[in-house]
Amino acid sequence: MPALKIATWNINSVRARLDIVARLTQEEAPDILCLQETKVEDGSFPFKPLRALGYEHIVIHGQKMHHGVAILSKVPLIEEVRQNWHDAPHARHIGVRLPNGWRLENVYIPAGGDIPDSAQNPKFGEKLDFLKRMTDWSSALAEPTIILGDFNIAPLESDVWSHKQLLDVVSHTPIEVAALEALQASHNWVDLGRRFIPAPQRYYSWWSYRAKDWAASDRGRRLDHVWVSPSIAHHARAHYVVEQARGWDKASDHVPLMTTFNGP
DNA sequence: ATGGCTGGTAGAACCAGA
Repeated sequence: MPALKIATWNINSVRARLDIVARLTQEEAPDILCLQETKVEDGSFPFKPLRALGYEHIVIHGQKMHHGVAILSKVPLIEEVRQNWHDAPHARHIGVRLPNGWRLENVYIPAGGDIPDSAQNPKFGEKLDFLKRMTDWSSALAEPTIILGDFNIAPLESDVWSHKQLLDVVSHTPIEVAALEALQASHNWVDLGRRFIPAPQRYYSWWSYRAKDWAASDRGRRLDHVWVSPSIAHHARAHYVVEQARGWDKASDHVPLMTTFNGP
């Protein structure tokens, strides 16, 4: 199998981002593009303009208004699976098998609301419950797998612009980091982001819309991740952040992560 | 100065994101 270039990107509405999705595919030419927060129910998904970009194989798991994930691919996608790790029926996962036999799992973990306390903020508990169910699922995995997406947790000190100021901010609290570490340990997942851009190097994938100048203030967080099974980690050839996409017209608040694999 | 914005949907002095 030839090299495979895979992008992951939380695009904050697929219909609002068709122009910059086209731009990414022109500039980076991923073979596979995994999207999160498509914010569209399946019957209204914009298949036509995305197929026109060369992505003939598309699988989606969407719902009205919120969440939603999709995989756009130039190579065939087989054995589509939709998991739900949330209490409510949320469209936050879609997985497929790639032609080389690997699984590819595209996930959008809940943000978790504002207050990092399950008693005051049910969304925080739902996020932790989601991670627990994912961990149970992950513990039973036996196949070579790529798992990626918006995990909504920045685990390392160098994954955020200020470790001290974000310790009690949802996405960087110790309890979430511990839950993410348990998930990672359940399959010995290899964090490709930090294999290619080792800590303590700066590595962000998200910047708030509310900053006056996102690049000047640079208050970023690494919320998006690409993990792989240990057995296939040696196939990863490159991984980088398309940071300039945060400055494109009508940008998402997340930027794409690109990972290239050699064939097995 | 971590909400200062943004998108979807309703038709809001809305909700959600993180």
